[in-house]
Amino acid sequence: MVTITDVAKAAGVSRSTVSRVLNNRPGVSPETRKRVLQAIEELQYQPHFAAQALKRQRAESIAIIVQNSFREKTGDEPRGYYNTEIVRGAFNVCTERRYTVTLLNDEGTFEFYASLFRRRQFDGIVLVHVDVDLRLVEELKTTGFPLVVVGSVPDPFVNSVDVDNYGSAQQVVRYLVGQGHRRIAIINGPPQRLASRDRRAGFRTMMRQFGLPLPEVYDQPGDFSTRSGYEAMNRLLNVPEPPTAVFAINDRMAIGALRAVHDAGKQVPDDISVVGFDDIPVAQYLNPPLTTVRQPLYELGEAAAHLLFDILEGRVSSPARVVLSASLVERSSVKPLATSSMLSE
Amino acid sequence: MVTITDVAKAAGVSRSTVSRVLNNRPGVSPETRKRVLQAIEELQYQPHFAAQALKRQRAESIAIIVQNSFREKTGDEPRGYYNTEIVRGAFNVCTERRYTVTLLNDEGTFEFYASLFRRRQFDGIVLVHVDVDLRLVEELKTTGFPLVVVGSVPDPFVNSVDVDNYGSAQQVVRYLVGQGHRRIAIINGPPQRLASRDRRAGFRTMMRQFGLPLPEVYDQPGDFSTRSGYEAMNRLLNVPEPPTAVFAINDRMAIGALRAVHDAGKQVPDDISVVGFDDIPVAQYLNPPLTTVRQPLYELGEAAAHLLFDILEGRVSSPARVVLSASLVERSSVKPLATSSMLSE
DNA sequence: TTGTACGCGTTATCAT
DNA sequence: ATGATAACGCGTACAA
Repeated sequence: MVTITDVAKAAGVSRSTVSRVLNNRPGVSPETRKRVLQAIEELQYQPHFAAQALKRQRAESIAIIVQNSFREKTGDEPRGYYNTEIVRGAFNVCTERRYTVTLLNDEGTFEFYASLFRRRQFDGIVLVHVDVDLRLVEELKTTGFPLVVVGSVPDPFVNSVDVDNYGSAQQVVRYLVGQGHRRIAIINGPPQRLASRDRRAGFRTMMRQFGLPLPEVYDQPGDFSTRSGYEAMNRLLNVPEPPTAVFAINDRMAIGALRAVHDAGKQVPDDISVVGFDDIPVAQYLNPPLTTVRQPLYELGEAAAHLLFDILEGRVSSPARVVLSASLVERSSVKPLATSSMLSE
Repeated sequence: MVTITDVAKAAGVSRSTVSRVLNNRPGVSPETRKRVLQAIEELQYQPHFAAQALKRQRAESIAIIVQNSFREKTGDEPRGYYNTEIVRGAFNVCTERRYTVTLLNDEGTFEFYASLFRRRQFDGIVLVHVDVDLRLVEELKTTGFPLVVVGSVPDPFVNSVDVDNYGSAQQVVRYLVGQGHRRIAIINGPPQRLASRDRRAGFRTMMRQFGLPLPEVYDQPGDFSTRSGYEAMNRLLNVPEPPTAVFAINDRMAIGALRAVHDAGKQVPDDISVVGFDDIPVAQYLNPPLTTVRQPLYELGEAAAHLLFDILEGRVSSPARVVLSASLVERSSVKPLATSSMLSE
């Protein structure tokens, strides 16, 4: 294999000079630099990564942990989509910096992760927390690995990158009210998930700010599955005074809700409006195309990688929390109400 | 960070002795070994991976290239499933040997892959070739990377691990004939794919061995998509003398075929039998549950990793080709024909 | 059985 | 502007 010494010989200089050229450091005359570059090109030289890592005390490599990436999923959880978009974002940022990215699944033991750290195999970890067991987060924290979590973690001492669930839910209410709706219901996610709680809280705060009612029957439980959305919507349709708009806090439940309305012989948005959350790929192909909140997945991945680099390079002090805002994507599942002057009522 | 020297000090021995213990080499007294192990345990020592890689001249890490792992797919290609199963198999074998696995996508340039090799970042590559561009295989070959391809590659000089497409297709014919079928049609895949050609060839050879007819209308083109299976089956249903059984050389086309039969107001398997290939997860939930050939995806991944290690460690000389046999999974989409004594006719 | 010394390929420090 | 040298942490040939 070709080493820096071979290049030095070919260019008639010392190894130090070659190294200087490689890392574009000053102190090399233009002519020598040129000769060295030519030798590098001719010999197709590339520095040995292990030698660099040893010398620099950096692996120039990070790991991304995604949930169950290697295991077949049951149910309708399209986790793959979330993961790939986030990974892609982080991957591109890392590649730009010539960092290597290794995908790990979330099934490793504490010992496994700890040993990766002690072996200096990776400089840091990005954990994609869709609904990863929170214990994993805590374990990882104790390994000492520089860690960034993508998603909502209650622990304020871990670095995280998250979408603004609270604010986005508020935005949904503002939008629906702007369209003339007053009787707005919500289909919630699992309460143990922080993201669920935040979306619900944002919704309720804004509803209160508008002075709108929050009857208990309008506050439906759900578990993020299509089925639970279907069932929740069925319950809502049977309420004496049904809502005119329903906010399902994820798209899969919104899909279930759409189906329930259809099965009840009614129309979305004519009889009832529906808003989702996520903007999963099929959202635009639904009937009707779903108005929803777009999660900036790719950008979350990018932000996670940036935050990790900031931490590694001391530009930011842990714990840090980055929140990305989401945007409402208006499609056709919400109908403006004629009496839109409700605000002045 | 804790190094081998720290351990040596703690145990009151030299670094060489610690190293010997680490790599379980002979020449260490039981008591010393014990002391050393204890020190390792106490200090939570793990060898520095870069130092080891540099010394051993091995990265102890391999890369797996899968197609478009980071990009959303269009159409109904469930590539993710193939990939994850194969990756899982390879991953587990590698982890057992304490090798690290890095996932790469197939969008890298030649220069990118070549540089990984020159930097000694990975010891070898497994390329999951579902329908990867064959040029990538050729490019990778010229980088000098030890390479194993999972799938059917025409180039006899690349190491590969593949399912026995030819033999499996023969098995299907044998099975159908055993069930009393004589008029058997095939729905093919894209002819540029070696796997398609092999399955078709196996089918035809065995049909000829049984002395069964191979009319041209029984030899339908397809492109592996559900839609093409639907269309092919429609054509077959309109033949003056339709087949009693149809072999779709992948499951998605079989699904299309099932649907076509249903839409024509007929029944599978009462009016016509259908056999698929792959055993994708939904196959068992179809109506009727699909009789199909199970591709040993997980085992293919394992075999690929094993082959790669065999090559790296000189136990096998390139080019090597490993063929795994597939098994027929009998479910309910094939009906035994009453006149099953055809063999003695 | 155990220890000493060198080298893997690179980079940083110190001379020149 | 350039070169000699040491050091990163580990493994191994050789000496003791």
